[in-house]
Amino acid sequence: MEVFWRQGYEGASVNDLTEAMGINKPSLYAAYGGKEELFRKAVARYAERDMGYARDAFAQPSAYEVVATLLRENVIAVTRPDKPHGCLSIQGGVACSTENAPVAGFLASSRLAGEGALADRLARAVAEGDLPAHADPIALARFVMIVTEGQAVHAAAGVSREDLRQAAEIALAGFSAASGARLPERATDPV
Amino acid sequence: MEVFWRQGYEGASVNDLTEAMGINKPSLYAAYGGKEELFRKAVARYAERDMGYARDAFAQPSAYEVVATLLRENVIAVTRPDKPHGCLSIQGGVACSTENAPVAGFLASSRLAGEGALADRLARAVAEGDLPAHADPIALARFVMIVTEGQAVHAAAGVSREDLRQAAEIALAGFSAASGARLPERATDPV
DNA sequence: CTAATTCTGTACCGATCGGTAAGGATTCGA
DNA sequence: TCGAATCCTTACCGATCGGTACAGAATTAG
Repeated sequence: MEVFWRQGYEGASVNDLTEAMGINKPSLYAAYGGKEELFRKAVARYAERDMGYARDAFAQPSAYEVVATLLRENVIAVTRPDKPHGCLSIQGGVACSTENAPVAGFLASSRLAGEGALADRLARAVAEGDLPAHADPIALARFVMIVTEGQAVHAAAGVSREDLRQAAEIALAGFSAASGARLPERATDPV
Repeated sequence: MEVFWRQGYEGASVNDLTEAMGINKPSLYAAYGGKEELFRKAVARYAERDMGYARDAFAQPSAYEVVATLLRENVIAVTRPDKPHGCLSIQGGVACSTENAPVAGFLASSRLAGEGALADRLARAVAEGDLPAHADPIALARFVMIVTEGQAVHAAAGVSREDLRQAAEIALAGFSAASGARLPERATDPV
């Protein structure tokens, strides 16, 4: 998983993978079927282990807290000192050769599925009166996901956690301004 | 340039490139020296041709208009119907094999250089009183660049221009809220 | 202690990678 | 019209790609 994370789908050779796994090539093929299947399993594991914060975020009581948790936890996730910086879903392959286009498409649709889930959560907030009726859950979810993706790209470039956190707070201000979200009682961290 | 843009540095084979250029492999090597040199020239050409809007944006009279132009033109640039969707600087390679790490590093530092230029422009706005003294040019520039990068990733996933435009307006609201920027006279486009 | 079985590791498959050497066609100056 | 210099193309280089055949080692069953 970390090899794919660090080097992308195409940049990770089967030799790199087997070396990191401590097994031989035939064992990899016996256990996983092939490089692409292994990648899909790695992405699934990544989603469960390294993006578990999304579940916690969605469970927050208010839309503001959902988004705040998402943005702040994302910053932490993409800058863990013991893991590759960035996000597997981005690093994995935003662009690749035509023969591996399905991999890029798979990652893209995974990300958009997450965006859809966030939009659903925000729509619920509108229905509950937590967000005003004029708020656009789909557009807001898109904005939030765009910020998380940008942060992943930035993190991969080596930008520090604290620097990304500042940007997350600005994004949160944008979410509040554009959504009219009710703010939680304790003050937020202004930049 | 477009082959690199669409397939990334590693995903674009020399065969793909020569085919698109209508020349033979030895001609490519005679003219450019190698794949990596060709890529760097492609990036330079891209910066000049497809990111020229940045110069126009920096020339805007107010910080708000600088950022608004940057965000809105970026949306247009990453969703041109006759070009690959996304941004060469991102697609080119956010992650790649260890042997091509210099390419990814080169792209990352190019992007951060753009961020630095924007920070300088915003610092000027603070000095001129266009932005309040408490505004943080570096953090604001980082936020704007993060949004443009996220939009490039989103565009590469096939999200439409109009959808990205909505997100840009939300980001702009965030910039205004966090910077305390004076708004231009004509009303902005609320989401 | 032997026989059947799993399992690991070596060695190899054709294809493609980035990059190049050498020959054939073409164009140019004289 | 001839010789020379410049292309352009074909063919190939070693290395590596993803993927596999096969033999020897370890394990288990009887």
